[in-house]
Amino acid sequence: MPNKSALIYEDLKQKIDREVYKLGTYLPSEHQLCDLYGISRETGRKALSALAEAGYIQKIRGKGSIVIEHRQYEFPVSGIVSYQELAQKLKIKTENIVYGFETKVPLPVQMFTSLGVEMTAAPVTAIKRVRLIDGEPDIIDKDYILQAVVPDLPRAAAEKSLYAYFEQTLGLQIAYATKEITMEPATAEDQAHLDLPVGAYVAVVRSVTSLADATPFQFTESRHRADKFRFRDFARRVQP
Amino acid sequence: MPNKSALIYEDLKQKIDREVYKLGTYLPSEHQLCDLYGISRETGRKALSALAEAGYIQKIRGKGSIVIEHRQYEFPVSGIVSYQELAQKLKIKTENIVYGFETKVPLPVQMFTSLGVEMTAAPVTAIKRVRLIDGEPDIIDKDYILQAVVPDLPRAAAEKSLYAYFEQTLGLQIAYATKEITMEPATAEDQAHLDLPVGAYVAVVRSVTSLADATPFQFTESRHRADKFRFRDFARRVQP
DNA sequence: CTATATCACTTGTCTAGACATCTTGTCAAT
DNA sequence: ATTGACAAGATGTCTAGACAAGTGATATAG
Repeated sequence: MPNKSALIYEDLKQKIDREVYKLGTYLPSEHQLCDLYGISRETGRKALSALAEAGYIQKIRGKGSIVIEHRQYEFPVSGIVSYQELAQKLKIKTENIVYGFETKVPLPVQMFTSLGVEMTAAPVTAIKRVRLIDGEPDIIDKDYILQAVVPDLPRAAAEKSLYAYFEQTLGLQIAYATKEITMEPATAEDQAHLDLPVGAYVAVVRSVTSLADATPFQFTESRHRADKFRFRDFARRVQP
Repeated sequence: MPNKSALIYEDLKQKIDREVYKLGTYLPSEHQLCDLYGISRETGRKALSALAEAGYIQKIRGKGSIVIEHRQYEFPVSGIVSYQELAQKLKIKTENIVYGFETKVPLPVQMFTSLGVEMTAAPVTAIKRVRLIDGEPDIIDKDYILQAVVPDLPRAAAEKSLYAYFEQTLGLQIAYATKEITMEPATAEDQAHLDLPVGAYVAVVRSVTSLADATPFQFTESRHRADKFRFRDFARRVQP
């Protein structure tokens, strides 16, 4: 059961998406929200702050909360959203080919040192997948999942959605991730699976995902065809 | 004069950076923070939430707030931070060559349509700059600044720091930005200024920056040498 | 007509307290 | 030794109210 401020957040978000509150117009004032939903002001403010953080509104002191341009869930990377969730949201025809599946492999730590990983080479399940979009191979995902957290990962989970398996089947609480995007020359493996010419570049997204108890458990290297790669970000200014 | 929660946020952040609170240890509990700083609990919670959002800590219910791995201010893109601020923070030798400066140019809107810009081609000041790092050209920045907001932009501001000019001289309040990262073939202009071979790729970051009153005013196209490009991101999971 | 003061309404911040829920350790009953 | 009840302490959520400060319209004095 979600809490009040989350419910109000969802309600306002929906109404923005459905243009009940249109771009450039103001939401009801905080006092009006209190009457509308029967809540205290701080509860409404929590919902508004979350909307501002997510890029839906801009709060303007003395005036109100104005709806601004926002584009969430752009393909293929944005926040922590699983590939399957994105594909569903965007109604894209997607396929998922597992071409590597090994257990009891040591984690290739050197690949993630730049993300602040200082672990020993703990045993992981290593998964290699190619993502097809409209029948075309666009992304290679290499996942390494700690066996200490997920001991017996079924291959079927990799063929469907790892996140659904982690969250719904195992009840794991995925909390946050650190990501790094670089551009690197395509390897022979990239060329073979992504159908690339020699000398091509790929966009590489390396990420470490952690649970709610702050233990990192999933390490991913995602290699994208350069011409299909696109990353969108919304950021607020922090005073230096 | 900053407010209490911001002061406590800064104090805790400093103490994490200086390892008064070390990685993997817990901060004082919320009730202890009340006593330590002489504040109410919600005020301390606001500071903690901000730290969690920024990737400094992970809050764990029933236990406390644990310090996690964080790397802010990584080069060259992360949040809305100006180039000069980054260079200063990272103590990098940097140079800044303005090779284009025009006023009353129409904004090239088609370049920013994917970021949700639906403006007419309003008059802007167009600036082209090359960023040298350790004497090597790594980035081309093309800025378009609305003349309706900044009528008389001095060329000297472009040679130093645009952000310092906007915020300190003009008193503009920069609030948020939307960014998009793609990979594109290098143009002849890229090749000439970044010293690239034919057929090279560049990482392109296009962004629209808005003020606190939600008016977009700065449009930037930033073109990076592929081998030097690196983007880091911290994101929290939102339940779908 | 102009400048200024005022007022209503807005968001920003903070307080003190309440109750819920989760974690962990302790202690007693089995 | 294992289990279960309990309590202490932690975070999560919400309330009702207070004061500060920015915005904009209106009324007023010059």
